[in-house]
Amino acid sequence: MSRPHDTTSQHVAELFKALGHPARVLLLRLTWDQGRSGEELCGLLKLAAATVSHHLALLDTAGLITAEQRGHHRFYRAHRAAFAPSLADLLAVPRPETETTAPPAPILSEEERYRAKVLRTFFKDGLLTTIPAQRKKRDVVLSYLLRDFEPGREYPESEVNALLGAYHPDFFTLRRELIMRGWLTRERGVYRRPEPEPATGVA
Amino acid sequence: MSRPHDTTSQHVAELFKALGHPARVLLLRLTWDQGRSGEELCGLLKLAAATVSHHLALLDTAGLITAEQRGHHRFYRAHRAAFAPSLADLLAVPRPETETTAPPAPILSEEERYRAKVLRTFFKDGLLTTIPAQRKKRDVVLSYLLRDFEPGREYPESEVNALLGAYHPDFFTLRRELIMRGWLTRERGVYRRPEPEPATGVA
DNA sequence: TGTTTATTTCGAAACTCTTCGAATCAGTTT
DNA sequence: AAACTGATTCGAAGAGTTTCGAAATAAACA
Repeated sequence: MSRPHDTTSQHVAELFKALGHPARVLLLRLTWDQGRSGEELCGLLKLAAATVSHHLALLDTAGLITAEQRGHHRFYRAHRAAFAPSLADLLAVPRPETETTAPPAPILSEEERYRAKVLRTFFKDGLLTTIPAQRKKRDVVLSYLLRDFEPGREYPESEVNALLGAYHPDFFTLRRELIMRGWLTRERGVYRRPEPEPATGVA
Repeated sequence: MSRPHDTTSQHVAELFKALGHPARVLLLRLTWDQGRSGEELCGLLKLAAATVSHHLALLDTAGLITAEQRGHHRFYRAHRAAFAPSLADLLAVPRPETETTAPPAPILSEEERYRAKVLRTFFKDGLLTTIPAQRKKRDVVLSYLLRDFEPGREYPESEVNALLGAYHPDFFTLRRELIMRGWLTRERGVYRRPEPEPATGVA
């Protein structure tokens, strides 16, 4: 595409925009250590319920907060995993650093072995250490992450973010890439993994 | 405390707001590795000069970019020091000294632990509170400051001052000490960080 | 089941931000 | 000093955000 940066800058700016209002910063601070209900947050912020709800929705869309229904109230919590990266990490642009870790000989017949190797390389202790730069490796990692999604079930965005965020702080990228490949679909804010298997050996 | 948070949330949100527009994210990316003139940035962003100037002014106000007049042009450069903290660092609220949750401690060598401890002692909110008196601690702090200098690139004195001044008002001492150790060199008024020896861990 | 309670959506007013052309300003060059 | 070049400020139009009250929704309780 003519401007791969544009989309990414757009995307990164989106995250920062979600953080770019005092009320939302305060909401995150107040929900950092403990869950709090919307009602409580209303009182603390001295804003109308509708306004607080609006801000919470923005934080939720950005994957910065999680909600849980308990009794009559809905409790909100900052989604801490999303806050690990530094500003520089988020801003960092995919360098043209000519990745010369050339994949070893054509072992295409040993696809499973290749997959295992890639997964071993990029996962440590069940966490995704880096999102692979190479397309093919990213495919492997992303298809692995799909395990957590039942085909056909609906997932709200916040849950998608939470599931992916458990592996890597930049769940945005992971989510976007899954959508790009059609391995997740998005309609009216809810996500779904389509029924057919994604990357199984096609011929 | 009626509102120590209020002011801070306002202030933090200000910073995020400055980052919350695609054009500004792109500007920072484009000026991350090299200085660029306003004219050049205009061309790259395909926006009117007035608009680019406006965005640059916002970034400047937030302390995210530095400018330097050179010849006919004014060169802008991302002020990298400002991007070191994580989102959590920025969001973190002055805790009521209940150090309950220790941050997940990765396995560090004894030297790394020492470095981390020194840095924690002398940095607050990304700023250098005091220049350590002990030589060994000063080494740690100075080597940390080097992160902001790309090996091999030329830095005019004004930029060196700006980069170091972002951490501590007495950039003069910092600069002198870096020169003394040979971690920066000076020739004909321009500064340079020597190319790294092989096997130097850079984070 | 209907009632209660908390949250979200809607619609509208006030406000802020983005964008540009034109005018102004600030350095360089001749 | 005058002319040139690039950057900033000004003013205005348009787009987007924030805020709230009122109405709709959803979820728990009796």
